[in-house]
Amino acid sequence: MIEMGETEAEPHQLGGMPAPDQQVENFRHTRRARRTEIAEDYVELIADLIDSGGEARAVDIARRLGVSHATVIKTVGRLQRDGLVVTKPYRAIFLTDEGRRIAIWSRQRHELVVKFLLAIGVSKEVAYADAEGIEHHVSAETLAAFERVVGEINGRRSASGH
Amino acid sequence: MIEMGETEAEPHQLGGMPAPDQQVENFRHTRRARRTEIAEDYVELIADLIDSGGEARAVDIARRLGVSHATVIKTVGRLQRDGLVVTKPYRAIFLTDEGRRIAIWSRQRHELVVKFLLAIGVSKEVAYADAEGIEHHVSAETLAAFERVVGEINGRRSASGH
DNA sequence: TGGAGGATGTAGCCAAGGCTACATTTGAGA
DNA sequence: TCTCAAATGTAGCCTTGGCTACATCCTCCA
Ligand SMILES: [Mn+2]
Ligand SMILES: [Mn+2]
Ligand SMILES: [Mn+2]
Ligand SMILES: [Mn+2]
Repeated sequence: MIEMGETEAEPHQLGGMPAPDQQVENFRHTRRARRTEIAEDYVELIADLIDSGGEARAVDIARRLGVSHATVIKTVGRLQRDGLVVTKPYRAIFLTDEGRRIAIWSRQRHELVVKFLLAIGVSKEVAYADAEGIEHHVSAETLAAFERVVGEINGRRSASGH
Repeated sequence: MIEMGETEAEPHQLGGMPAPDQQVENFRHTRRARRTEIAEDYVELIADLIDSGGEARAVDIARRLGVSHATVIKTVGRLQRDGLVVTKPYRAIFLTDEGRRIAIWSRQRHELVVKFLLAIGVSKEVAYADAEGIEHHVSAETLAAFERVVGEINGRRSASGH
C-alpha cells in the first residue's frame, strides 16, 4: 500500500466533528452556560416559591434544592451582588426586574424542554430529571426546533383520532 | 369573594412541576452529572487526539478546549488520580480501560445528540454548540428516544423521494 | 409577655476549575 | 553535539459551590 499522508489510524468520524477552532468556540460557549446554570435554577425556583407561597425563604430554597441553608445564603448573596435578587437581613428574597426576566424566560424554556421530552416518548420521571440539566444548554434556535416537533407530534396525534 | 385558602396568586402551572421531593432528586441528579462533565469531555477529546494523531499531549488538549496548559495538566492529574488516564512526567497522556470505555460511550452519545439536533432542523453550527453541553445530561432513556426520532425522520424523508 | 425553636447569618473548611508567572525538561535541527 | 524554542511542570492566586459548626435573630404560642 502506498503512503497516503497522515491518515493511518482511520479517523473514524469523517464528516463528524467540527473544525478545531470551531470546537474551541463550542467549549467556551458551554463553559459560559455552565456559569449561569445555578443562577437560572435559583431565580426560577424563587419565582415559583413567590407565586405559590407569596415569599421565598432561604430555608425553602435549600429544601427544594437539597443543599444546606448556608449554601443558599451564600449563593443568594452572589445573586444580589449580580443584581438578580434583593433581600435584607432576616427577610425573604425578592427578584429584581432583571431576575424576574430571567426567571420567566428560564421557566418557559424549562417547561418546553419537559414538554418536548414527553412528546418524543420519554417517561415523566426521566423527562423531569434530564430537563433539569438540559434546559441550560438549549439555545433559542434549538428551543424553536423543540417547539416545532411538539406541535407536529401533537398535530399528528390528534389527526389520527386522539 | 370568599376566602379560598392559600391560592390567591394563580399557581400558573397546574400539572407542571414535579412534587417537591421529586424535584430535590432531580437537582441532586443534575449536580452529579455536572461533576462528570469535564472528565467526559477530556477523555473523549483524548481519544480523538490519539485516534487522529497517535498521541494526546497537554498542549493539544489545551488548544482544543481553549484553556491554559496549566489547567489541563492539573485536570489530567485529577483524571489520573481517578483512574481514567495514565501519564508520566513530560510524556503523552493515555487512556486506561475505564477511560477508554467512558470515551467511547461519551463519543457515541455526543454524536447521536448532534445527529438528533440536525434531524429536527437545528443548524449545523448551533447543533454542535448546544450538543457540547446537552450531551452530559441525556440519560440512556432519552438517548433512545432521540435515536427513535432520528430513525423516524430519516425514514419519512427517504419515503417521500429523498 | 417570655421563651423556645426555627430561620438566618457567620466562620472556616474543602475541591474543582480557572488563571498568570516562572522553572524545568525535552528533542529537533543547525 | 549543542542550543533553544516549545512543551511540561510548579507555585500561587482566585471564584464558585459545596459542607459543618456555631452564633444570632425573630416570631409565635403557652
Ligand atoms: Mn429550570
Ligand atoms: Mn436546571
Ligand atoms: Mn462530548
Ligand atoms: Mn461536552
